[in-house]
Amino acid sequence: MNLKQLSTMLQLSQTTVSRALNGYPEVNEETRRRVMEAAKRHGYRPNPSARRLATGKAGMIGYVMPTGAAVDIDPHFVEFLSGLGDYARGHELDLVLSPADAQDEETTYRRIVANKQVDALYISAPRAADSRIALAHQLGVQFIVHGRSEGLDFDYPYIDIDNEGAFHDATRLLVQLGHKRIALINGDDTQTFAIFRERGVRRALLESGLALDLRHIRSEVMIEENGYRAARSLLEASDAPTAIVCSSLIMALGVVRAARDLNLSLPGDLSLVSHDDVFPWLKPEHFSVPLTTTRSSIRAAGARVAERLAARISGLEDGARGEVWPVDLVVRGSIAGAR
Amino acid sequence: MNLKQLSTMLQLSQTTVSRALNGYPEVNEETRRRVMEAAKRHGYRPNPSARRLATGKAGMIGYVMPTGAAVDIDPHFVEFLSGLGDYARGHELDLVLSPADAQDEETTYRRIVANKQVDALYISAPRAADSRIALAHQLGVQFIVHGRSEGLDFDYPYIDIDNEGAFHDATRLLVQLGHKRIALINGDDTQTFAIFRERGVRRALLESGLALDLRHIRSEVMIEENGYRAARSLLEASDAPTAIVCSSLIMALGVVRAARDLNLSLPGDLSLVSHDDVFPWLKPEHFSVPLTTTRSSIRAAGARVAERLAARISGLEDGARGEVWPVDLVVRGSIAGAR
DNA sequence: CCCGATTCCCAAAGCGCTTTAGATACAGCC
DNA sequence: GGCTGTATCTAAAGCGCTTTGGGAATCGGG
Repeated sequence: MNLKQLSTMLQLSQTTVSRALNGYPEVNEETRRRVMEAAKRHGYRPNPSARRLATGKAGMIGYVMPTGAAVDIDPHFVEFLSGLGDYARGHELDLVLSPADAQDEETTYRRIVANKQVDALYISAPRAADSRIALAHQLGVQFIVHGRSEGLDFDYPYIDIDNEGAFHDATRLLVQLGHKRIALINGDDTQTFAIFRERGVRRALLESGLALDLRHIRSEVMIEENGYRAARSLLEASDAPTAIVCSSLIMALGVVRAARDLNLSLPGDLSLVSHDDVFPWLKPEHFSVPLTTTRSSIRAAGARVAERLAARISGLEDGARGEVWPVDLVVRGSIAGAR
Repeated sequence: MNLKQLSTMLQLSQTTVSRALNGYPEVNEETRRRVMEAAKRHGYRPNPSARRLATGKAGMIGYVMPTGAAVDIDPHFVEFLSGLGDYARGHELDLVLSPADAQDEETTYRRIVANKQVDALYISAPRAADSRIALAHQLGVQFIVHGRSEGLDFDYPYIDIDNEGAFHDATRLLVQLGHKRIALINGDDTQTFAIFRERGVRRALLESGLALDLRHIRSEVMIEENGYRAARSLLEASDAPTAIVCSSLIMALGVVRAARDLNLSLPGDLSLVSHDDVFPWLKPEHFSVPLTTTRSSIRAAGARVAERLAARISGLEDGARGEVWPVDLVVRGSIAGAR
């Protein structure tokens, strides 16, 4: 069933039917009702390719997905995706994933924009002065960044969580508990979220006259193994920290394992705070010692990104508003006063 | 730069240029060379919407993604996606995710097929007599199932791992080590993979004159918490198992935690084998006691699915061939002879 | 009662590509 | 020389939708 068939069936022109369906004002309400009703009854659905060709709009949002043998998509992505899906589902928005060589994402960005395959895209895991953001900005495509970059000479729309504040607060709490040697096991420090987190820790320590010892910082891809290694090397050193702040629950698994291997008990010998992105399949309250966390749902962020993207597409939103979400600090058994 | 511009620039008709570019035989090789060269030099790229409208082909593969408040996309999906991406990247294949209400995926399937939004789709996590497979079959769209269903009265193309064989072999090894009470902590048993796994365990036990005690089976969504609960309830019972076979590394985390809480040591008091889908961020060799696993890369499966999907789209593959991959049994420190 | 403004609708022209149905030219054959 | 074949290219017709540029009623005001 296409427009033509529907319109001859209704004894109307394609123009009128199209307008009736798309809510244009120059059509009689009674006619519109008839058209709407007939469309529904016959299950008419406009062909998206045709519409796309005519309007230049795609009705999809895009994501350039870095891939490659050396690239692991991390599990945060799937949670974010769930969130996107939650919103998109109700709005018949589809999501196009364009896999790109991690070494050369630019080509793919240019391709999908030139092809008008998507109306808007989102950019995740930004780095300092992120070139993808600059590119999207320059290409004039609608986009939203999940996270923030730094050192770009223009504003852009983003949503981010208050990484600095979260890690500041967590660290301050540890300091208040009497800890002096506090270590940070961070994610890949080319990513801005990691930079902000380090900044938060540093600021909290500074406020108490302490300083973040460079030897007490580790930055690695957030996998269990790296959490273990980092913790191990920190805890075996002579000036071992009495508290660790950790950027991910998955790394925290490694930290707990390291502590156990070294016969250190939580929170007696070591206090641990981790950031929690709220994975349904791994919860901080179900660690052998329930973990104190800074918590922010990455899934909720996904839904919000989709919502704003949709708003931008339909022209309800513009400008470069940044949105920063506060982060909960949830205290559980993994922290205690320093001995 | 569109076809028309390119063709007037070359003093050729659109037809000829189009044919030259698409490799049709009825064009002079010399002309083709000229056209190709000019296209490259001017960065001409056919508009996908127009092409789609004209051919009815989409150049994309689709996935209907169940979402909803109660639905968590599990982290296996992201690994699978990485694999799809690995292949798709080199072939300019994009992937469309269509979020659907988990209660009513059918509508979405019908929509994307009717709209010709995708050339082919893949179906994951099949259940017994899976209605999505039946629907895709009936709608005549190209598809591949990742996993297998049972009880469908037609053949369909799939790729699956030998779940039954893997769990059979793992169980047999435990039996050979002298274990008599072996428990299974399985995934959601409406999914066929779980059914096959249980079958494997059951068969191995039967072969040794043992039987799988119903009280020694647990089937739950594969999250850490459920692994813990299941293990706890199994191990606290009077006829506690001496060995556990577990369907996922994430659940195995919970099993290990439960054992520790109950002061049971691995492998002294309890042998543990888990299935490992090969997550980069959580590896069985990095458990406090390295885990014996049945191993199969879900990422490799993703790449293979993409490859076959592409082959089907271009007509290189048809029919209903099923592919079953063998699974490695990797022995590490978490198993020992029964006391 | 006439006229301009409104209201409602239509025909037709695109959007950029593929493909059908020919055209043209040249060779080979009887 | 006329005819069939083959190679090469073209004009034009879609694909299904949106949108431009009117046209025909209808209406209110002078």
